[in-house]
Amino acid sequence: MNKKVSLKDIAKAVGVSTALVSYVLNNKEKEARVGKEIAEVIRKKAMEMNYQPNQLAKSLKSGKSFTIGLILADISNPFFANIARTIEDEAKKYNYTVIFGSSDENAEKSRDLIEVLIERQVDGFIIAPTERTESQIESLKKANIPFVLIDRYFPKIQTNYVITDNFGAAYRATKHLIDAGFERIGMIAYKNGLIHMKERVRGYKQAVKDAAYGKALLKEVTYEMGEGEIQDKIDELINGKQKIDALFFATNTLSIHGLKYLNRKKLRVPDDVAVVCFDECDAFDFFYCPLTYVKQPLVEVGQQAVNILLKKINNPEKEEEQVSLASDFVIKKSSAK
Amino acid sequence: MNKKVSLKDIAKAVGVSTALVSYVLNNKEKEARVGKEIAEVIRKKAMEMNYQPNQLAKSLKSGKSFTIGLILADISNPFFANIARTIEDEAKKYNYTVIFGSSDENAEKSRDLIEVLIERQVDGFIIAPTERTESQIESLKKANIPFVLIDRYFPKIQTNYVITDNFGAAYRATKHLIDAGFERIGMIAYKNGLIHMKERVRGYKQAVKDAAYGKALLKEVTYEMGEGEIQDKIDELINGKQKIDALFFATNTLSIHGLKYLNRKKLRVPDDVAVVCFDECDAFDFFYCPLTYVKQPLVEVGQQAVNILLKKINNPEKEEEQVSLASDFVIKKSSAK
DNA sequence: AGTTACTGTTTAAACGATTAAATCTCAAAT
DNA sequence: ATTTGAGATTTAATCGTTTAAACAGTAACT
Repeated sequence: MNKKVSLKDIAKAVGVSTALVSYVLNNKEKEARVGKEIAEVIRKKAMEMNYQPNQLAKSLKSGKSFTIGLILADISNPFFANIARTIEDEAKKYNYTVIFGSSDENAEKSRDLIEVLIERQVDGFIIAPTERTESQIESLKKANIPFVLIDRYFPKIQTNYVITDNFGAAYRATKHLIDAGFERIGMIAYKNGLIHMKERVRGYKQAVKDAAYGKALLKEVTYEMGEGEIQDKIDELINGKQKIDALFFATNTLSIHGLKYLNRKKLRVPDDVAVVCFDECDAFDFFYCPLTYVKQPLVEVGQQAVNILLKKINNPEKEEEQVSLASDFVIKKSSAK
Repeated sequence: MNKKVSLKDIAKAVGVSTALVSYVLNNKEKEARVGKEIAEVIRKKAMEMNYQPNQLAKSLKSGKSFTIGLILADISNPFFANIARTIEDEAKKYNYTVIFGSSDENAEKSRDLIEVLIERQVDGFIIAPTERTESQIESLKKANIPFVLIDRYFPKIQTNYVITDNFGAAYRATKHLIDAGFERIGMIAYKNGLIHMKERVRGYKQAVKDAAYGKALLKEVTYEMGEGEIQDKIDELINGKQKIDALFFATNTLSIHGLKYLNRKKLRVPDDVAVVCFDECDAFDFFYCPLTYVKQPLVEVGQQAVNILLKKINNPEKEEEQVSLASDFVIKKSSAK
């Protein structure tokens, strides 16, 4: 069992104190006036013994772990998976490591994760918060732990956040369908109190209202209920007296399940029903009809979140920052009349 | 700035030594014979002050971080994303935290990741190794750091690993096409020295050979080259004098790019060309023709990897374990004559 | 009274690193 | 010869925990 090499081991091997070794290996020779030759010897020995500093000990001493805790709502969703990747890359630029976990839209899991990560002394958090986690966010704030919310935020709590303009994007998507000549536009959304979803619904309703015809044909499904409920809601929209001619899906998972069902029902896009999706997804490439979708600026969200967080970590007095980014809107055949 | 609460703070507040507090909060009252009433007081105070132990300090003292380092070849691939999730869940059962990074099939990145994670004192690694990382694996072994390889391994190095039987799965997939009556079966694979890929190719070749007709129509593409090369290779298979009537894709990414191209070329599956894929993928649900594919037991790979790793961590003398799991083979329309 | 045996609590070293302060060595300046 | 001071190195405290060992107090037994 070859134990790990510590500063002490090197010190012993060279015949000096650990202080000297520390100075040399941290390039503080100048300030500490370390002898030139001995510095060389130490450096060589460290190499030779394959010394790798113990980050835990460093962190303990310095009170900084150079670690960011990332809590996502659902890692299996490519939307979040891609944000995770961006955040990891961006953090690495500043020598930060990311530890992440998925709350799976579950407040308990979220609480556990935050606790574990605090115990591991993360320097700050990036969180896509879930329903009923306001209190957790409040606690972080009270404890003066730096954090940035992404994708969603709580209007009642003053925090850092980076989101996309969901209202604007949904309005534009709906308006696009209206302008294209569709008249009974349905929307499938999740039923929850999260701001991003509310905003998307609000954007849709506003656009319908502004067009001054028909009424909003909104169906909401519960996150936990799965595919079955989505299918029921689509049935309602299709079979209602207000038979829809276009459908707006509020997220990529809703799109996938919804489109699969349209396929099953042999409804052709866009002839039987036009489709616009919020978010994209690899799978769309295989759909027979190219899909129109709202393209959120994932990379920017991730980068800005990291940057704001690091600013806050390095200056806890900093004011909270709120960023709302515009999305792209990619128009394809699925929304053509 | 409310600083974090430490054992010492609680000790001071209650008026006892830190030792007592430590014993109580670690439920060692029995062994340490702590007074019943004082224990209660301490516990209450800890609650009240919202004490959260510093895991770094614990780890430093104990020499165990309860952290696993996970290095994947490509986190954007759902195959790995799902394994990551399984590993996280399984690790959590044993109170381990997972820190992961993606090597993106790049030996340099892999080396950096391993170094960072060692500095953070992970107790062990789970790694899907990339080309030209043998030396890194050798180093880990020499340093006596517990690790388990997944998906791929190096035949020349005796290590723990959990893989799936790639030869068997590829053989079966090819045989299935042969039995269905296809006669010129092409294969698109990555050109690299990694064992999992070699085994898939070997399985394919063996099946073709055993069938005693035609010769293997194998095309290999480089990982870095992207879609263009895949398209060229498919063209060669389609336009060659040995025009293929079936195609076997060696990975899910190859499948996606390949199928998109078949679509573009207006080749119908399975009428113009039958298809079998290695690995599955959400996107497959949208393909007009349900796809036949090899379904690797992801969850089992993840769970076994964690379990073997933890066994090794807890008993460094333990013999290396090699596990090869059988895959499922899901037959759909895409391979029907 | 003196020994033994608990019970309850504190002391102090340790993990691996950092770093201000103390110490030691010489050579130059007085 | 003594002081000064700069250069080189060590000492020791510290971060937050854990834990063996030491210590103190009380009760029971001889």
